[in-house]
Amino acid sequence: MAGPVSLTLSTDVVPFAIRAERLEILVVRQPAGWRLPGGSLGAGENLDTAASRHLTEQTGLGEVYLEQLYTFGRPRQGVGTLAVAVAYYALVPTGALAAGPAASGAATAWISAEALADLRSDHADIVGLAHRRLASKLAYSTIALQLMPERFTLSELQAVNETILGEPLDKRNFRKRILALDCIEATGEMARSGGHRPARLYRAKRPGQVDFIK
Amino acid sequence: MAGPVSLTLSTDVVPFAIRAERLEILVVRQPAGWRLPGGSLGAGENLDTAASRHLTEQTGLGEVYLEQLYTFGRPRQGVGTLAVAVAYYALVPTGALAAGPAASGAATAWISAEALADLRSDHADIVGLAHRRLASKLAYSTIALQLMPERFTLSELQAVNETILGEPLDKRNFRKRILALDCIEATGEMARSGGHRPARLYRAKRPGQVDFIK
DNA sequence: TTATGTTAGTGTCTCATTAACACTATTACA
DNA sequence: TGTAATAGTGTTAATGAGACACTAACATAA
Repeated sequence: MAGPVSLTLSTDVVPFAIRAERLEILVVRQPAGWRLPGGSLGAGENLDTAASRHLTEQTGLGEVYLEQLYTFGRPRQGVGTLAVAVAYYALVPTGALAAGPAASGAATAWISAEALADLRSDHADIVGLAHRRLASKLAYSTIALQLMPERFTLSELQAVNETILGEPLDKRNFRKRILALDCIEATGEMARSGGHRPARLYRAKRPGQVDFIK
Repeated sequence: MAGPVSLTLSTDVVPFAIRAERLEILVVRQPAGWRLPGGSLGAGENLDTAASRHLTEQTGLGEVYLEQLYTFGRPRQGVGTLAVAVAYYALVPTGALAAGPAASGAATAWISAEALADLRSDHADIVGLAHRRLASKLAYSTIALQLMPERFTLSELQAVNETILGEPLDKRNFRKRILALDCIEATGEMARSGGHRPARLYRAKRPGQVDFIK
């Protein structure tokens, strides 16, 4: 049971948000190209805390939904050296975005979750895995609400689902399904947003909580 | 980005098998009580390899299905010390069992996956999580085949599913579903096992491979 | 003031899937 | 030859999912 010659442990976070009807991720500048937010563990710090802290420090984002994704153990330069990375993904509500990058220490950028050429390949793999996980969770949980602002219309929620899944959804079937879940409620207000009929505004009944379906 | 004061990384494996119509796990003797197989990483070893190696060394089990479950970071005795454990679960086919514990170095025992009083609470939590993950995967994958011997009857496969789910299944619906998946085939042989009609024997079409449904 | 463009909002029908259900077949053994 | 035990087999009803088109309400421009 000899320990390894050398081992490092870090967290990597894939911060997702919907911006301009696209699924984007927030990345941090590094000498060559960009990387996911993340880093090593502080003294006495646990994994979730470290992931959350690095996200905040490097991007300025506050409290967001954070979920562990997978742990990778990748050999690095130098025989006997292993870099262990615990990957997370975060869901940033629209609206928490503006404050984010501005307050950050490092240089950050939002990039498309599907154009990952500027990321190292291991980080691009993590983003792909996170995207698939997120898409599959749409089918059996209310996780999409974590990407929404406090108040939103049903059309906006549908657009978020469509963006993540990469396919259009039927408007009536979508509304039926969502309302049957009993996870959102009308606020009574309307969104007046231009030359057309105003939309009802909704909010999550249990914000911050992700329910599983059935 | 200071590193932690102290950090250990290890793997823990939940080795499941079906024995006597019960879901059981294989545990290893330790000074007080029992623990899951597992341990720290060797030089240059990656996570999956380490989990597999510890399982083999401590239990004598050979090649089995192994899947990463979750990574826990738990503070330990001593401030600033974190024990990171990457948890896996393994599915041991009936038939690979006999050879297992016999050839092992450490003292091992099979115990019920539902009576975990002899395990430390963190290990018991891992077993519970693994059990839930396994049960949910039954619904959308052919993972149950990894617990079966090379040849088996449909009734045996049904019993395995029922044991994991903890509820009875309808015989006709089960057979329809499984056969429609096109994941097993009849060998042509019959299981003659006592005072009743013999059952057809089946085998996995793609042993070692887990297919996802739909 | 009226017409036009734009998005919001609403039900029904069809098809596919799932769930419930009971009897005959084949063997070992008494 | 009868009995006990498990293997094997279809149909029907209920439920859920998917396809589908029109009216409502507002802003703006003519």
